[in-house]
Amino acid sequence: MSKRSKDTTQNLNEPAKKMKHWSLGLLESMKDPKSIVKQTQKVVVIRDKYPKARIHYLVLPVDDINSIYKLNKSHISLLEEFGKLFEELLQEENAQLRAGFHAVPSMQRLHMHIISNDMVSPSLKTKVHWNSFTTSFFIPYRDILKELKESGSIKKISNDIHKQLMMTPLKCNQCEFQPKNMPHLKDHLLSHVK
DNA sequence: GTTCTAGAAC
DNA sequence: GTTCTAGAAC
Repeated sequence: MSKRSKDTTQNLNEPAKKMKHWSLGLLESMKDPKSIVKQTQKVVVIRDKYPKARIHYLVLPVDDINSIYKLNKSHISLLEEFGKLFEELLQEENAQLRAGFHAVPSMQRLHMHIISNDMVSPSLKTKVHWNSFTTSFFIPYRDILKELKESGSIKKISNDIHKQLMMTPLKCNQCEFQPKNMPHLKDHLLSHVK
């Protein structure tokens, strides 16, 4: 077997698991009762399958809206419902939570992250994970709502800016500490936990 | 988005 | 020698 090829020979007894493309995974999670936290006529709240903090939810529309870049003024009330669900969770959870969107999402279906500030989680592994939530790559809910109301659409960031944000040196989100690498950052984050 | 792992960094 | 990161995945 060559070094990078995974052995794909499986139990031939089992039916072949036809993997849908990974970017469609949220559509599956939205339908999975085990992952659903809240549900209204237009919105579903699920637990992130790979949480990057102790609390990490996703808020998604039932309607087929791919991303923030498909939003227009007709979606303002939908987004305001996102905000209502955020406020509900703020009251329910004993933690500081932020709500926002990634500037360049990887997964299909519009999704708003609701995530706690601790950033303590086994699924937080890479610099890209970190910078996706702690740089301006993470666009706060309020900013998206404001831009939608003022411009009627959301402007994309350039590939250069995207690249630069991902290359941002590691820095703690709760103090000025600049860790050498991810393991050091993760150790440090534990020191902020009550 | 995750997993895996070669090769860089230490 | 071990830890850590970064790029391929058909």
